[in-house]
Amino acid sequence: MDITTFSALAEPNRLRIVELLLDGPLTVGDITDRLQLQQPQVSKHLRVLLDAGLVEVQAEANRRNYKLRLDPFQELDAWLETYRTVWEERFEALEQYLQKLKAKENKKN
Amino acid sequence: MDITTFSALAEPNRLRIVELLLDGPLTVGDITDRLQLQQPQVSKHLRVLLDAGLVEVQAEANRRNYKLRLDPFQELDAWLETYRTVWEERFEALEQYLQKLKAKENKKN
DNA sequence: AAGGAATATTCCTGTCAAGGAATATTCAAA
DNA sequence: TTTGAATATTCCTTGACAGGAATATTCCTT
Repeated sequence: MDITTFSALAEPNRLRIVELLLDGPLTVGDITDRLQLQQPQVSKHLRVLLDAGLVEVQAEANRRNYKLRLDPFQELDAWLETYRTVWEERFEALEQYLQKLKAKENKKN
Repeated sequence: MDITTFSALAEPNRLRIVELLLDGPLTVGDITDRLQLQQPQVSKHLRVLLDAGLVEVQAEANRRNYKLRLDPFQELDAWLETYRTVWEERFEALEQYLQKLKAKENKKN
């Protein structure tokens, strides 16, 4: 798992930017308006997201369109797979326990 | 999505600790040995993980057993759901495009 | 009660990241 | 070619965080 994904998302404003981009590409000005931030800070955050591979840019004249890249999220998803396995194991263990408990109850009655 | 999960996982050694705990509870000494770190640093990282709710402790005499908590990972998984939706949409769009391309090819022949 | 093992905390220092302010760059339009 | 809009970069300061070293705490054993 690539750590830089986590560090990039660990900053509140950057996470907000990512969530915004979920609905489609946005320009720096768009993000500045919606998040009520200073333009330079937005640019800086976008730079970090860019370096982390979380977004990509497409220049169009004066503007720059920032778009979400899904690869890192897919990597994250794949990484989580192991953890999913673990909690499913635990869930099954719990189920079995409840089954036994139920069986014991039936015997008592 | 709780940011502290990301910040906690954004540190290499902490991520390694988490991966270790995937195989079951471990003691501070265990982790210290396996990761070749200084014991105080391990304790400090565990403290961060504890505060972030990624692990839980169970004291047993001198030792302390650290165990992975799955809730934050489940939260992460749920958060990713939205992104999964997006990439599935894109995949379907790609499929439809290929279908049309194929249809056009057939017409040509 | 004393000593020692396991763990946590504190203090210090260096590094890094974030915001603010100012400035540089790039491009379109007149 | 000058002006203005959109964006990026730089410099500065401040706060957070990681590692190292030392020390405190807790509990078992003798």
